[in-house]
Formats: sequence, C-alpha cells, structure tokens
Amino acid sequence: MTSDDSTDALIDGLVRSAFQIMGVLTRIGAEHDLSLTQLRVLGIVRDRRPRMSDLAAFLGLDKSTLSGLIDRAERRGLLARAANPDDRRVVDVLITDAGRELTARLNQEIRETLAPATGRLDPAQRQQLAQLLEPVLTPALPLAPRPAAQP
Amino acid sequence: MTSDDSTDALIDGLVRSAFQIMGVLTRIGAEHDLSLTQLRVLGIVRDRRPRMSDLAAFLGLDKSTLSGLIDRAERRGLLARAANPDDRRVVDVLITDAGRELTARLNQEIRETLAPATGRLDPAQRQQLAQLLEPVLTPALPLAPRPAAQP
DNA sequence: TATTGTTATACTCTATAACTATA
DNA sequence: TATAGTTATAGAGTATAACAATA
Repeated sequence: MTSDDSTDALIDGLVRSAFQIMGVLTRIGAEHDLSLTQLRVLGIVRDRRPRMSDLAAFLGLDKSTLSGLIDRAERRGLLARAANPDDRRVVDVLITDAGRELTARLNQEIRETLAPATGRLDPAQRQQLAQLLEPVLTPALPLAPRPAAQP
Repeated sequence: MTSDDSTDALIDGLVRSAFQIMGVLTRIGAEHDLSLTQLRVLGIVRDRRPRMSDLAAFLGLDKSTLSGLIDRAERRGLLARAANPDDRRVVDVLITDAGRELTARLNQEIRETLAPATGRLDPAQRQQLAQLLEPVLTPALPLAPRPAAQP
C-alpha cells in the first residue's frame, strides 16, 4: 500500500495548515524584527535551558547556524549564554526577562490573529481537533534535567 | 474573553504540527536543492498558471523576491515564464515537465516520510482530522481563469 | 581522539528603492 | 498616473570547513 485517500487528504490539510500558521508566525515575527526561527527559539527557551548543541539538533540546524542566531538575539537582550557547571565545553541558552515579556506579547498576538480561524470550530470541536493532532505530533524538547543517556 | 483552554490547546497543537511539517518539507527540499518556498511554488504552480504578482501576493512575498525565486527555478528547468496574451505587462509562471516530475517524486517522499506520524491514526480518525482542519484553513489560490474583479 | 562551540566564507531568501515597459 | 516586473543592494539565515578549548 503506497497511498490511501484518508492519508492523502490529511497530509494535504496538514501541509496547508502548516503554511497558513507559518504565514501568521512570519508576519507577527517580522513586525517585531524576529525571524521564524528566532520566534521558535524564544518559544522553546521560554521554559527550558538547553545547551547549544541540543537546541541545534532539535531545530535541525547546524551548530554554526545556531551560533549566529543566538548572537543576534543576545545582542538584542532577548537571550543569554551561560556556562554549564558540569562540562566547561558546553554553553547553555537561557531567556532574559525582556525575552520572556516579548514572548508573552507575541503569543497573545498569535492567539488573536488565529482567533477568526479557530473560532470557526466550537469548543468541543477544537478540543477534538487538538486531541486528534496529538498522536501525529513529534514529542517536544524535554525540559531539564535531561534523562541519562543509554550506557 | 481573551482566551480559553480549548483554543490555547488547539493553537499549541497547530503550531507544533506546523513546525514538524515544515521540518519534513525543509529536509526533503534540501535533499533536492530546493528551499521551502520553491517547494511551495512548485506545489501551487503544478495545476495553475498564475501571474507573478498574484503568486507573490499569495505567498506573502515582495514581487522582487519572487523574481529571484523564479529565476533560480527557471535556470534549473523546473519553471518557465510566459507572456500573458491579455496584458503585455504581465508575466505568467508555469511548470515544466521536469518540474512536474520532480514535484510528483517529492510528494511521494513527503507521504512516505509522514507515514509513521499519520499512521498513528486509523483511517476514520484521519478522515475526521482532515474534516476538522478544513474550516480552519484559508482558501487556496483559485485556479485559472480568475474571477472578475469588483467594478 | 572525540565533542562543543565559534569563526570565516559563500549562497539563498528577503525587502527596499530605483528603474523600464505597458496600461 | 498607476500597475507589472526586473535589477541593484543589503541584511538575515543557512551549511561547510577550519579552528580552539575541553573531555
């Protein structure tokens, strides 16, 4: 079996939804001089303190790309680098108070912008949609402390 | 009412889903030296022949950005420009046979890559998810011929 | 030796501004 | 004048390769 109608229709909907969401995120980010990737980093680091390499791997970016990304966010006072006490090669990434405030404001804007779309479903349908989406989703970056590696 | 749980959970799921889908699309595109935007253009032009300005507007890009994008795809023989018979200022964008073949192959790869995720739902759930997504989605770029403008 | 992160370099994506051709 | 498209320019995002520090 290489394809079936239910899968094709679902993928089409997921892809269109993805471009729509990305469009909203891109526009709102741009209004605050933030790229999509920087927006995403803020959302991730909001309640985590990942090391550079883990963050790069989770984002699917080269570590050198992440260096530049964090540079620019750090220059703007949204993120900060910190030494990791356990391994002196490692650099942790953390959010600043300014970054946290900006992130909260952005999330509010995102909710408001998407409200006309999500509002076309009633609360029970919204809940059902979120539940159906759940099994399709990749797990998020785990919160610290990180699990022990396989021996 | 500024927020409710069902909306927040739905937006969280939609945003995570969007990043996941974009990750897959970005990776598959990169394996064929195509950016996310070029991938998207191929998907749109596959069964349409939009003018440059309409395509730029639909993608949310400046017309100058689209010029470069089409340049690069044209140099690779995936897309072509054509004069519009009704208005000599207008340039239409169309897909080549090579572009169509590549697009078909990419779509197949996307389906295969996403199969483990979509396969976590049974066919009835997939259908239901696609149906619940539908009202949330923005309408696609209309197929030619274009509707008459408002007088 | 292997891993973590940064720097140098090059290319794509993107927008702004200035331009040409057509309406 | 207004619209459609291109070109020139500049900044951000991205990967590859070479490097320094630490494990």
